[in-house]
Amino acid sequence: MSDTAALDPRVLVSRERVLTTTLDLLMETGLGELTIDDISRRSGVAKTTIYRHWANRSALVIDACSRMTDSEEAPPETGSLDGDLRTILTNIAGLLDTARWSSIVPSIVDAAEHDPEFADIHSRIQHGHAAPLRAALDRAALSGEIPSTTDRDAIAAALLGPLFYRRWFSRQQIDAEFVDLIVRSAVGGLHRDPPGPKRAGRSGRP
Amino acid sequence: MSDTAALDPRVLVSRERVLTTTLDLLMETGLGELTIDDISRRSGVAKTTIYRHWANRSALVIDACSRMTDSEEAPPETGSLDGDLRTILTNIAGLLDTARWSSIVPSIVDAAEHDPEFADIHSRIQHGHAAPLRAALDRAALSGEIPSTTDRDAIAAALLGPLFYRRWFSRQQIDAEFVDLIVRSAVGGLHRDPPGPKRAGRSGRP
DNA sequence: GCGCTACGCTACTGTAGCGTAGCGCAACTG
DNA sequence: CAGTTGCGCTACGCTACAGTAGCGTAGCGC
Repeated sequence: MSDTAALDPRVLVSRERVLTTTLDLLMETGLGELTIDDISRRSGVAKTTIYRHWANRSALVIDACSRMTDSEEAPPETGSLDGDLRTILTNIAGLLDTARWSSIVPSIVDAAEHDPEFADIHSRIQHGHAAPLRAALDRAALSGEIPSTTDRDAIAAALLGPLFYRRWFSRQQIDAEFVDLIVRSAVGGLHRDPPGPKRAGRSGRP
Repeated sequence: MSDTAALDPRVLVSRERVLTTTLDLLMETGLGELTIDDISRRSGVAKTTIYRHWANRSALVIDACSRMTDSEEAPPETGSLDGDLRTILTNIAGLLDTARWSSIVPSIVDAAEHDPEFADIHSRIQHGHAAPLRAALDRAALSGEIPSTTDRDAIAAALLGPLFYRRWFSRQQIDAEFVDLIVRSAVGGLHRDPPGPKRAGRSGRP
């Protein structure tokens, strides 16, 4: 948001070393155990130097977390909604298995529960993941493949939710068959019971 | 697991006060900010007394979190799978809105990522929520309402995942229509494309 | 009423982590 | 080749928190 004219390579190197180390430690130990002293030790950048670049611990953490969203990839276009969704979900499943952020996200979700600044970051990351999905659904709506009245937020939840659930809650493998089932379910739900007369009573609490 | 003969009411009162205060603070501030001093101040129980009952901070937190699973309710039996699922999900949606644990779970998920003891707790809570779902699905399998070859873990993920997603990720309202959509999708997925010949290639990374 | 047990209180030790100050050196800029 | 700027280092001050010790008291069971 501000990378103006700071050309001195020494600055760039220090910043980079500190930020990547921060994410590494965040992944290994979590937000609660993260300390500036550890970052300094591990990165080889002196603590004083860290404080020359960031006002306090919180600013550094927020800066580091914010950079996680920058690595967005171009959404695919396979020609059919099914194909698009399967590609996108398979991609996310891969990230959940390997990428750094999948270990860090829980810390952010937790922090977001109590701290509005982290709530912002969380929301940005969130939108980042949902974006390709939204794009694919929008395309399908335009082409008439799905009704334009479809609640696309709900569909996105029906697609991403199960993946996240497996990674952070039930901790089970996500394989191709699972992705397959999820896509079939979510998309299938659109073609039955279109938004006609409302279903019987059952209001409950929600 | 151990409530043997500790009859002295003073002990029970102290324990109770400390445990509920711990959960309250956990909800308000999160696991990272939780301190024994705060618990002592808020509960009115002296810090020394707390350490008479729990060996250290960690033991107390784990004890408190473990008690969250005790409040299980009897699963409903409406007669149809659809009805059962809708009831169960509506119930969980209500809890996500109001109950204490919905603010605490993120801390536990985060801790579980790095600490095996919390991973245990998390897994127990997890099973607690999935249990009524599993029961309903098992019943449906027995009665022939769904194929007995169904992957019930996957269906559970398809049902719970979207709810959790809305609470902790997209932070959107969970209303009756959403529950409706999720149930229709997940159950609908069963009636199409039964486990016959495997779908074409597409192995991806997972 | 009497012994026992749990409790509250004050005071304390030890440590970890945040953030700062000042010096001398090395690297970049022009 | 100067002047400047960023850096590493050592040494701090400060606060918050974990966990303990010992004393006097109040509630409990009998």
